[in-house]
Amino acid sequence: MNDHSASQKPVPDKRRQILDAALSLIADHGFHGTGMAALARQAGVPVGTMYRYFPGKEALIHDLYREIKQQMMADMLIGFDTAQSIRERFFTLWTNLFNYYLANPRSFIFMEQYASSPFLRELKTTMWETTPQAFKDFFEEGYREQILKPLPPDILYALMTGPIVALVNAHREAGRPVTPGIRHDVMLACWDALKL
Amino acid sequence: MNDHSASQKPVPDKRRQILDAALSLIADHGFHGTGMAALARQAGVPVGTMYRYFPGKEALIHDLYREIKQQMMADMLIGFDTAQSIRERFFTLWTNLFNYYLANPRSFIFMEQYASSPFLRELKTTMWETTPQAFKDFFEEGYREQILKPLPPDILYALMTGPIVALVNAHREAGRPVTPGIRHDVMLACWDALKL
DNA sequence: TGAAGCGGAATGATCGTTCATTCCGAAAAT
DNA sequence: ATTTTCGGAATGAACGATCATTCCGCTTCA
Repeated sequence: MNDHSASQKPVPDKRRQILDAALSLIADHGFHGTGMAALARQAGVPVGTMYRYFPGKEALIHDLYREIKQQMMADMLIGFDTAQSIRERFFTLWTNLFNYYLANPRSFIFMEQYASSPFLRELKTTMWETTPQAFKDFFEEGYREQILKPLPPDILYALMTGPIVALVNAHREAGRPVTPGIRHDVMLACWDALKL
Repeated sequence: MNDHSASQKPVPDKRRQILDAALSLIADHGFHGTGMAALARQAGVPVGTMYRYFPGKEALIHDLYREIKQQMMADMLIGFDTAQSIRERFFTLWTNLFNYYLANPRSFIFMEQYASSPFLRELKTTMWETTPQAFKDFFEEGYREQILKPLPPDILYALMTGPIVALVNAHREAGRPVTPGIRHDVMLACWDALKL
């Protein structure tokens, strides 16, 4: 074995393969359209093995959700700088989220399904409740400085993200790409909705 | 049978019972969480009978979708008057849609699930494509009169409805009611997003 | 009495999950 | 150094439950 970087465990990324396969299959066929057998086949692991990495199907889906949400929030904060103006920071957040959805369509589809599925309602928390503190601080600062409308932060969040989701959805279904011009116009329109 | 208006088919409203039961169960447990057996029990009809009214489960769901969408569009156009200003007509459409979602939470949940489900992707059309002509005329008129932003009508539609969906979702999940004050503020914010 | 349609048990497929068994590398023993 | 023992990870056939759908005995009306 010429793997000089072998660190601790022999099998490193079966968990990764399973989660990747799950994202792919679920985006294409839905939660219930994805059986554990098909999932195992796609991941290249035997059925029983999956139960060594996850307690069951539901837990697997919840883990996948947490992972994607974390990545999404991290991507959203790329280049976010509290030294910038509220307006500039808004543009950063908005563009990052939009780009994330466009670059990760399967994640987008998965999150939409997860959000609207009563399948596992009990464990769910709203997207807003699990949002990093940076977001809440951002909205509150904008409110204090009288730049953003004096609305609750989760309302501002809805005004900011709602059109993104609707837009990506519409254009994903219609198959028409979102041009940079349209993207910029919609971002400005969202800013008009938020700003005083 | 004293039903003198029986036109073509013998049984009048078993179809209604089935569709109502389907809406109720699907909103609570999802497409796949709703078995045909449970559906029959809730509707008060035997299993086999449902197959006399619908070719199968998928067709049933599609019919339910078409019915709800039709009702939703009809409700949205209540009080819509082309004699009013663009701004007034926007308020009418926005408020009607919001009220529809609040008054019919199960329909809202169903539509959200349907929209984000790959379950029956092939037959689906975007909400916008099946929107009444009145909507398109409205947006185009607003554009011609330089009151609305010069964006494609489906983009304006996304800007108008996106925050509604996000808001209803957030408050449905959080259990907090949407106050009339908030509703009004969000409507004005959406108007800011659309208007020039 | 004959035809029509209702009803629910039966059906085969598929679901998520389990568990007895195999496998393999390291520790122990010689 | 070589063999034996051993423990946990890997595996997939088997399982009971449940799925959507079918089909035929039975009721119901003409």
